[in-house]
Amino acid sequence: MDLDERKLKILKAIIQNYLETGEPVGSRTISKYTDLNLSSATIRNEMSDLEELGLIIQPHTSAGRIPSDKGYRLYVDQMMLEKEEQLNQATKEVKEMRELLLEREDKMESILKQMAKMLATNTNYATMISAPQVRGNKLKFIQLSRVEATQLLTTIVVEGNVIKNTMITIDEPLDDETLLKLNILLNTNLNGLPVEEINLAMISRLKQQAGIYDGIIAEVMDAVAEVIKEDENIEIYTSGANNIFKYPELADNQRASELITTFEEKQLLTELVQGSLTDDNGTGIQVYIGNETPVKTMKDCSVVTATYELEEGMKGTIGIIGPRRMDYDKVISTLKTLKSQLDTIYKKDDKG
Amino acid sequence: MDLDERKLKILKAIIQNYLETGEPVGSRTISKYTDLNLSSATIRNEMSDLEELGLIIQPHTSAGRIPSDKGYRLYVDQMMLEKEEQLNQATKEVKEMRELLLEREDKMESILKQMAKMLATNTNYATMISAPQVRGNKLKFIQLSRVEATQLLTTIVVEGNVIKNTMITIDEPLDDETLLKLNILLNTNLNGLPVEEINLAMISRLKQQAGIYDGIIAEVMDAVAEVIKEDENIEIYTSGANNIFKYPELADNQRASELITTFEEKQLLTELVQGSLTDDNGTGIQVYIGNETPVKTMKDCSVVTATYELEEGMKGTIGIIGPRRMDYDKVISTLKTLKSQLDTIYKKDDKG
DNA sequence: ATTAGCACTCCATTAAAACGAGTGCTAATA
DNA sequence: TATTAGCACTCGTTTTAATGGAGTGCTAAT
Repeated sequence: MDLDERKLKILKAIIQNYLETGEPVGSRTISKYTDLNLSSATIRNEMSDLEELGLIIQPHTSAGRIPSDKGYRLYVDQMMLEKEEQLNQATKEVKEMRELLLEREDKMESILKQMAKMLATNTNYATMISAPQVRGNKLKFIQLSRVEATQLLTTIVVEGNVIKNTMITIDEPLDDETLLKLNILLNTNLNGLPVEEINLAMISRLKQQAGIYDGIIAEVMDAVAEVIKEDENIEIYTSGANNIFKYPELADNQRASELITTFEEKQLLTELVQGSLTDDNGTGIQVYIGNETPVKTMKDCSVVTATYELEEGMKGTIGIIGPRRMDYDKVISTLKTLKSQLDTIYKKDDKG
Repeated sequence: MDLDERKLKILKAIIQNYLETGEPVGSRTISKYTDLNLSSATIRNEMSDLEELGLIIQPHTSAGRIPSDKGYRLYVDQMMLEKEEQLNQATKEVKEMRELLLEREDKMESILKQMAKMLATNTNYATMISAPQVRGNKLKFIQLSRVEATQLLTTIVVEGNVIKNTMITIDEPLDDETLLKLNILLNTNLNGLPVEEINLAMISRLKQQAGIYDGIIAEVMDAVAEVIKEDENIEIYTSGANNIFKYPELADNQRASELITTFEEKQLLTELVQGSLTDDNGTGIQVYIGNETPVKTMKDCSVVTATYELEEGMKGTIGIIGPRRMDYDKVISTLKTLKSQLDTIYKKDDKG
């Protein structure tokens, strides 16, 4: 049996109706809903076929049909092709984000937080955004400054402008000359160096050259190590977790608790980020339906992610998490627009 | 009618039983539960009295009694007096936190996050911790460094060692001499100055002295302004929001959704912090029962907060949020211990 | 190939009944 | 006088039964 045009139309109608109502759809509904002018009996036959194809499911005898994961998948894939062009309509919603981005470019964290929030408000789903991950880990700049007599401030900058500060307390005050020497020592040896290449031998050589100030070197190196470590556990910002309560199929205690935990812990969400960075299909948009998602606590959800890229090879992920019956159309459009805005805006602006 | 010893004992028994079960407590239960050796009939009479005193409530005719807010209040106040000494038992739980604190003193954020988490795990309630607020806002250190030809790094340190970095992109490269001059200009004029005293007149004078580099001064001043702004919206770390699902009386969709939102937004939680800083009763521990809490979405919860103080007058708040039938005893002990550890450890360690 | 018609299934809703925990009151008791 | 046993009564909860209705699958007619 083949999936002809008409079957496809009916499947689409079923899914769209189910997305709205969350209730199983019956044949009579479709018979009226579509412009096919077919009786409910005909629809029933077709639905029977669709079920055999595994695209829709009957939760129990004498109930309407709901889409299966496979059905959603077909629908989404279909849509991704068709709607390639139509994303303009969602643009207006992203406009405000664009303004937000241009407004204050420095505070990445706050921007991402707000973006997650806005996205959650607009879509009525839970959202997450991962900060761009730095790929190149070259040290760009190291400096020791005296803040008080016995307090030194370490400032470390790595490629991608990730900055790290640490306070170091010393026993004896340092004179200006020594401080300058230490700074020169650090910079001539470490500047431009990929962090991975800093090994024990190099550290001990540095310490040797620093003489009695080897303790300071040690602390600086610790701080450098911190930068990498921080980089490993990706920063993720979430918002709109409460939105899951809007969808009864997710709102029972068991599920809700699990999902809330997932959002709060954030640890598990990194898998989502990794997944969407890996599974790149060219479009930069990923759709995980039900069990397809890499995070098991979300098996009753669907997840749409977009990978955006800033200059210098910094990649981040935006994710929208909702029920299976998510408004894929809107979500994908929104993400596509947002992604393209991010991709371009930053590139433009960073040069300036 | 008076609240004699026996009535108090019965009240206590009722509350303790209700804390465990979450179900209304009947007279028969108390008759067996206590060592008073009274029949259920006698208990009933006493309970009738307690109800008249407004200490317990009957949810409906022919149900057992549950404590009223007033009843809880009496219980808690009573306990705070009696158990002044017994807090040693909770100490062991705090030991691990102590170790955590000593381990890495630099990363306040990560410590607080972990502390919130640990507290949530131990108590099975939701928790929040606010980072210590800096009181003195004197500028301690300002520095411009060249990271790349056209990229300058601003480092600002204010009293209390809050550090802020900003990247500034300039059109024309700066020579070393100019950079040094700018640094001297900034430091001689601003060092040690309370941030509030920086006014327009001063800024324009600085700009004038900077000549064609007034744009850089402007950006630096913006960064300084940022430091204050950040300080205003207090950082709050939460954990264990999912714990509310463990208490049926909080876990219905309506309430759960509100609470989750409150935790996620964090904005509302600042009222809790402010409240507990204000309402100080000498002990540093605050107990808000039901409607007493400053956050309206928590009217069905009880909140226990502790105010801790680090050196340099930096104060922060730890809060535990759970159902009305919270294990006040344990929670208060834990918080008291934690508070005292924080109060002392930091003081000791900061000096060293 | 499509459709009308009908019997059948099964969930959801409602109604009624049984249950049980707990109270308040009264009369008996120490 | 304080305590207690006993009992009728209340009221929420759970169980069971009854009803309604949406939807299907099948068959026969178009």
